[in-house]
Amino acid sequence: MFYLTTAIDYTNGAPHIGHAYEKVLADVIIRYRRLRGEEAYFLTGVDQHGQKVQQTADKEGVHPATFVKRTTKQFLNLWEKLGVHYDGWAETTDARHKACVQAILSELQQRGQLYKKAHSGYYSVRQEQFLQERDRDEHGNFGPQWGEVTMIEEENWYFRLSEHTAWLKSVIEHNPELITPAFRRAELLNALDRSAGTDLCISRPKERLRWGIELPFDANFVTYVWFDALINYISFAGYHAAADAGLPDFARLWNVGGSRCTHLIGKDILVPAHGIYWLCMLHAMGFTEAQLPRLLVHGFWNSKGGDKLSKSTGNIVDPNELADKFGVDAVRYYLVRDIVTGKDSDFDLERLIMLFNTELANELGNLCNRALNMSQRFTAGILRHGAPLTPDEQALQASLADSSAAYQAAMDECDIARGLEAISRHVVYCNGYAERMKPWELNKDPVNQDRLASVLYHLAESVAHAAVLLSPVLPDAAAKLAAQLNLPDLTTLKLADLHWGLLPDGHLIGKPKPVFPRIVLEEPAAS
RNA sequence: CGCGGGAUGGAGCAGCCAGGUAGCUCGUCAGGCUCAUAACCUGAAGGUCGUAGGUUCAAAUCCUACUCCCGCAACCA
Repeated sequence: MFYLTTAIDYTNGAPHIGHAYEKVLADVIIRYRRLRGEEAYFLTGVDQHGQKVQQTADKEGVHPATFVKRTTKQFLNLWEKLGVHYDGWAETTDARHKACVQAILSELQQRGQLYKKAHSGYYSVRQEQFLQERDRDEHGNFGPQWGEVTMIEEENWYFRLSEHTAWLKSVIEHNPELITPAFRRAELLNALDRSAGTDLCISRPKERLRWGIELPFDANFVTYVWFDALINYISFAGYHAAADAGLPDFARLWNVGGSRCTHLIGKDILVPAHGIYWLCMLHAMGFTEAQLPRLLVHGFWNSKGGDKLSKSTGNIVDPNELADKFGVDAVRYYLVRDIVTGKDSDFDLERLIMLFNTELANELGNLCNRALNMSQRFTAGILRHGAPLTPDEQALQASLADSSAAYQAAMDECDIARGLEAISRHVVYCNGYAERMKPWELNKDPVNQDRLASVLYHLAESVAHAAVLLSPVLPDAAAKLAAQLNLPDLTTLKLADLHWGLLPDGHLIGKPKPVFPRIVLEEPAAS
């Protein structure tokens, strides 16, 4: 079982391109694993508790529950629009999740993993947080953005994180596959050294924060939002759930057949939340080294100058608008095509349009269109295997085999961009093959009819393969290609089924119609 | 000395972990084709791989120092 989760998005505001990237990437990975023939489960959702939500809801004068319901709907709508198909949906206000979090807290409490301690420090009333030394300005003062700052003392509950960090460090050193890409692993090991000896505060007094899950053993506190949110990965997988809760069977999802659960997360929440807190929490709960999840860490889409895409810089690229304007195919394709998984990339609309027009419209779409059109015009839409193979056809089939192998190798490592490049390589090869074989010339003399049939067959068959390989990224477009080939079953094929000859001898193909209409921006009015 | 990433032809990137003729896309220039979504194909120009050293028969790739850019820095997701 391949169990994949994403970070659950914080419902403090509308989804932006970063949210869309992670979910589309996860969707592509899941669809690919299914294409490989694996059983797969995809969990995603939203994180609804915490101080920011409470603050924003208060500001708008609504109850936090009402507020998060509204924001959550925006996420649900976007995933629907972008064709992100998940199997499980996590909302941290779900009663089943609350019960699981509280059960875990009670267990940890009984095992002596939690303790209560007073903490004193500088506290900003306006920002509702304790300040650190690094929050001081160059003069050593707390700036006006913090408002009134006072020294206060407060009791809280702590998790004995420090008891687990040495174990965790050893585990990460001995299991390089736990963190991808590799350079993130080094970063995490460094952070572990620095965190040694520090425990984690896991509570907030209710007078400060009421929007959270109450500690089962101390009604004066709610749970720290991370401690709450991280548990979604197991609570919605059926951990500690009743059989009739409508949740999956945990034993069938988690680490089944030696396949670790994969957490797809952004680089911002590796350290400390996932890389330290979560893995230590699991250990405290009794999870073994072999039962730890794998962390797949992706990078960010930055705005063109390298500025982070965020509310504060006003550079939000609204994924809803993008999908409406350029189509879901173009958006999905761009989000996984123009970034190396793990690294950052600059978001560039011109490249979105260019990549769609070049690789999808001009190369693949046009290949499909010209192949089908020639078949319709020259052979009445009937595909025949034609003449014995010449070295040209053998070379084309070798190109397909190479590309398919490269595609699979790249996709296995979640390197979607490289996988798509591999498809493109064969498509380009086919366009060159058509140019050299000149089927429109062959058609002029009936003596060439077997040769012509063979050439057209090789083009159409290549489109069929490309459609299947492309299907994890663009499921709808793949279905359209299959429909034009008059072979709708194509979309049910697995990678292992992709042998030469998907299109039977004598197959009647459909009528060509552009699957990827070129994106043409209206020219600015001439002055 | 807080941590990490990046610097490769006009633009955007890959290659670096496991050293061995510098690769891709776009753009530019020239030509070809006409089945096709003004799409397709061929060829060309263009890079001393941030700087300075070092290791090596051989360095974009390994080591050291430096410069510039970006992100993160654990009780704000």
